[in-house]
Amino acid sequence: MIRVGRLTDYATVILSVMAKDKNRVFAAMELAAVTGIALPTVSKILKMLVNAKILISTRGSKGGYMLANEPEHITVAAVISALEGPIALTECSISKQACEQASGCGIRANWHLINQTIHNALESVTLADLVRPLAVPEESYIPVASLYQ
Amino acid sequence: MIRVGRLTDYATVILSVMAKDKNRVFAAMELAAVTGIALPTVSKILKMLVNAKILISTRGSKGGYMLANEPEHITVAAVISALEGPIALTECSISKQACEQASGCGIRANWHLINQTIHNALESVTLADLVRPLAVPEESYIPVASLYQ
DNA sequence: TTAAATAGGACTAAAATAGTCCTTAATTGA
DNA sequence: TCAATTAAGGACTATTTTAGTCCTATTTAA
Repeated sequence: MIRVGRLTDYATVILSVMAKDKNRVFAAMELAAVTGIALPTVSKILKMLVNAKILISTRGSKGGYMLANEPEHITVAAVISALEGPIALTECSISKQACEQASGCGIRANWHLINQTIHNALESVTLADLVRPLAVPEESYIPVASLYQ
Repeated sequence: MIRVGRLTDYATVILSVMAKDKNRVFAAMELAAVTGIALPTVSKILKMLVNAKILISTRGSKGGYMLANEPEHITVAAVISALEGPIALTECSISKQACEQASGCGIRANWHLINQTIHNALESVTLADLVRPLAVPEESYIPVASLYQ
């Protein structure tokens, strides 16, 4: 239907482990052992999460990674864009002219709204929700209409 | 952020051309000419849309493709899954055991809910919305809470 | 019967993603 | 101060997915 990469999936698993002991510092090796994901891959993901300011790192012996915020404030949207960049659902692949000639082209604008709708959905779910199974996220309604003003 | 393939994007362009003259039969060559997309690619997309029953085809000379339904009843969700299959946002990539040991694992269940949220968002936008720029879709609210019962 | 279309599937090419590895830098503690 | 431990950064390779093309068979109208 729609896809996020495998690394993003791994990231949620790693983060959920960390969220269960949110003030602890975890070494990459430790997280690799617990999750079963290969160490180089875990490292790569952790680096990306640090760059996105989702994690804080400390170097040196006794170093490692820690959540930068409360799990309630880490959104799924943030995790996804940390791993995959701010890629939209689609950027009109054909030339702008052709697009406009061909169809009038509200498509480009409308995809943008669809992107926003999905982004809102992903903003409404946090790491805390992922860890506490089936919790109701804070924003219960996504007002699609408000996007279409 | 999240991605659909280029073919899906092309498909919306092709469908929007067809939606503007919804009872006409369009040959693949004609659609290729109008949209600027290469003929073999257009053909491939049209075949996929026929398989998904979004289009009806007629063979032989004077044959071509026509919308199977009113644009109001062709959802963006249907178009995406026609082109990309019913692939969810993620299928937990690590082993089930590891996942459960590691995190308790509400993640799998919660991803499912996120998938549904997004699916609902995409169900709420139709081809008619794409063609009529900035129209308000019928369902204005997506009740996320209802998914979390 | 011929020309104009689509159907289906095999195949190739290109691009994106995942995964690994190496070198450098920082920190701790003996 | 040195050795051990751990992350940072980036280059590289391999794999997988996606896009794109092409060929042959089938259907239909004139």
